[in-house]
Amino acid sequence: MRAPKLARVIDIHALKNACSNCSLREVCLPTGLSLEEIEKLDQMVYTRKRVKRGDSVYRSEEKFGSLYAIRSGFFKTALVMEDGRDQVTGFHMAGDMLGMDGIGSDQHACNAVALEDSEVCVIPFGRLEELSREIYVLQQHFHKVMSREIVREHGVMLLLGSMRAEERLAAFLLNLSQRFTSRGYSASEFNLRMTREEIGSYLGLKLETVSRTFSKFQEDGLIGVQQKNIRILDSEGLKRVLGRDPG
Amino acid sequence: MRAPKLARVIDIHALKNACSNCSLREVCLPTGLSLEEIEKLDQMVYTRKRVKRGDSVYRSEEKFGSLYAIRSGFFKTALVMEDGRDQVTGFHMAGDMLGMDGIGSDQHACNAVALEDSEVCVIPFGRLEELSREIYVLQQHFHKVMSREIVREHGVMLLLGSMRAEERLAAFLLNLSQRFTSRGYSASEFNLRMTREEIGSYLGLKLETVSRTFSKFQEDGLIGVQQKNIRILDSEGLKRVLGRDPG
DNA sequence: GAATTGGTTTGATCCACATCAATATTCCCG
DNA sequence: CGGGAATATTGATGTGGATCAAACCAATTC
Repeated sequence: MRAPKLARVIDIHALKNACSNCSLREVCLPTGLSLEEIEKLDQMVYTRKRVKRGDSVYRSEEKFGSLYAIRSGFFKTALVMEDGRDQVTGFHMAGDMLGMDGIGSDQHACNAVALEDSEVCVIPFGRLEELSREIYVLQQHFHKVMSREIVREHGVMLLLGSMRAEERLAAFLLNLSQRFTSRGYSASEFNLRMTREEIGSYLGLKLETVSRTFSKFQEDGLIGVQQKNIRILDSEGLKRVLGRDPG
Repeated sequence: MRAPKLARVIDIHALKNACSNCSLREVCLPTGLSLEEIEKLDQMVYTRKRVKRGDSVYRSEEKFGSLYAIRSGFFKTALVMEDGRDQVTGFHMAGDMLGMDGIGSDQHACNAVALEDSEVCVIPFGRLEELSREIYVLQQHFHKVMSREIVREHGVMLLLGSMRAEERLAAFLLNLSQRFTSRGYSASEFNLRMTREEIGSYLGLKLETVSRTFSKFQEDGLIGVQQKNIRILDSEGLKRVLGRDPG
């Protein structure tokens, strides 16, 4: 009596909603969970949300309640100063986690905006805390995810504080390429989802400088650029740009 | 038979080691713990470590094992690039937590160097995870601490990416002042523990620019500077520097 | 208290990137 | 499919902060 019913429930989940059936499981969840534990997770993530290009998952100062695992699409997170200047703090793709900035003060500290039509899994934070008290590997995984975000930001600080324009852009391209690769996409060709201005904001440069530096890299045979389409022709060359002195 | 013995044990702890007896309890631990729970914490933090000025609590690439709560003193955390350039990623004082960068990859991602003779409480991370599975408010508190670190770094990214030199330094001074205040020290007068070069590294400026900008603020009557001694004379003025346009 | 060392201040000059401006390309939406 | 708004590229010029250089100051040490 019970078994088939349970099976049925899992099936429905599997079709539309389940972590157990998600291709991103390795990116976004710990490995080595038991079946029983994965079922618990499926119950934790009970909502998906579509976010249209230009819309936000959350906005600064909004009450914090959930984290968001990106299921598909592409996002930027950004701070806005009173005077309107804004600073892009990160670009985020499938498998990344959004919203951890909100935990500390119970309200979000930045805007998370979709740069293309996207989909996120809503993870009520209370449930996550609850489950991570029960499932050790989940707790561990979550702590690692937060820690990696801290380390990522360290890297951005290094970039903003100590690198020149060409180094920043080279680091940016190599980072993007690496992240696409680890998600099974081409390392050498991809489409940028963000504008030159957004790249500039992230890298602490003006959009003109971003554009010029792209052109320079193209002249030097390091990349091919065609608006948003980027081909990496010489990734070793890009690595050499990074961390070599001015000359 | 048991009670006095226990009392004795706690006493010894209380004298030299215990969270239960620590003046920083509100900064570094959650409030609202039961006596029993605080005792558990006392057992978690079973080592203190003195760190002499110039020494490190941990270094980049070192195996991660513990977090460190600063009991007294002052630290910087910094990344070093292969070519020697380095980037200070933060300044840390009593009550702050060090080492969270190490969780994600099981090895530390920066150096944590004492800028004056200091003392830290060593928190074995495994024990912390264990306890935070048992004590809900501890779990919650720890997550908030990590999240706040993320938000702090967002702020630094904003500073490095979108502010001019004067704004950066004003933001830096106001932030320091605010943190001293919240620890019961004077908001208007304090001694810098770091050199101009370290401030510059943190703010993405050269030491000469830091020095010049201090002098400029002094001329403008905003602050008094005498080497490492800073007096804030017009904090409203400093706030006005922050976020006003170039002119 | 002279000498050494590490840090700070200040001045003169330079340059990487910003700013201003004009044109070109692509994206949409009716 | 056409016209208008975003977005990108490229050029000319300006400037904030870097760089180079020289005192200056404070704290040790002998």
